[in-house]
Amino acid sequence: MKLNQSKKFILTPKPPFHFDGTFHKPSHFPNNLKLDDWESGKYWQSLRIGKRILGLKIVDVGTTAKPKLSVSIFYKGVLSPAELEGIKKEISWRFELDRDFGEFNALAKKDKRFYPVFKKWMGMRNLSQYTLYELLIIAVVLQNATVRRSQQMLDALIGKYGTKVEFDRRALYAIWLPEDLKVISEQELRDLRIGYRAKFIKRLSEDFANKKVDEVQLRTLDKENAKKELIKLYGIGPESARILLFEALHHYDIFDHIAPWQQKIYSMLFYGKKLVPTNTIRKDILKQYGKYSMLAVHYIWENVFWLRKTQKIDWLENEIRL
DNA sequence: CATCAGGGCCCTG
DNA sequence: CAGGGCCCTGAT
Repeated sequence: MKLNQSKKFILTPKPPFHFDGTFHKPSHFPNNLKLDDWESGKYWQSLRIGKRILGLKIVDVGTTAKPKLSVSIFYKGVLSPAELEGIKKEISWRFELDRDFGEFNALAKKDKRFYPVFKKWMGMRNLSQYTLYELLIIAVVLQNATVRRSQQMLDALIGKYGTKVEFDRRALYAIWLPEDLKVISEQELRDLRIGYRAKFIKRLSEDFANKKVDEVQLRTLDKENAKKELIKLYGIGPESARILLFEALHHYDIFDHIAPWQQKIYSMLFYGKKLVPTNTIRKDILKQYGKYSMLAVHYIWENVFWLRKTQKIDWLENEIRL
């Protein structure tokens, strides 16, 4: 699909805003059929708005203190002014352009140990690029699999059911719509070597297609209720719910579930030890960062993955199972 | 060659 | 609430 039309506008995030920290997460391992792309100061992704596939390009034209984003929307056919307004709102929601980080930054300032890290990434948002359905698919392929296998599964799915979109001289992919899988059998999904996850994806797609899940309404719920709703989804347990609560619904006061592989990394990051009990980690983090626990951990976590891009971190390499 | 755990979750007892 | 089973893959 070639998106040969475009409209451009400016958005001004609430300062501070950290462009590269927000639009590139080195801890996320990219698959081959890319959904998004980044280089310093520039970001591209396919964008699902309703049933429509658009191209999104965001260019940094401001500073951390005076942020300014030049946003281009690529499309085919016509794009009404009302639609464009909706898109602006959606972008603001997803990338939390209007969120006030004052309280969090004040908290960070009092943190003797990690203040340099918080300062370096001040204004960084968590990245919520996808619709709830798209992120669910990603969460499901992450389950009980190493990085490489997750990549394989996602590539297989996108290759078969995704859409290639071309805009701004780039080719990216967009994930299918839930109803697209109506005619696809579980066996057909299994043939992509995604194993028992085929059942999850099949049922999740049905539930979304049948409007049993309302993303807009989920965004209005408080953390506990949102979590309760997410866990009800077939194939979604505590860890997948945690990902969704943080990345899709922007809840920061979540730090109850710690997976074994995360425990190992947290142990080194926060204690310099091989393995600290999860209860200790949980208690210490909550005491230090309270309702911003997940966000604070996100800063420290991404920071070490940024470091990994330029230097070898032996202990981390051992914990990242490719 | 086999065995096994892994960026979890469902189901059963 | 504990524990077995699940699809596949790469590691051992």
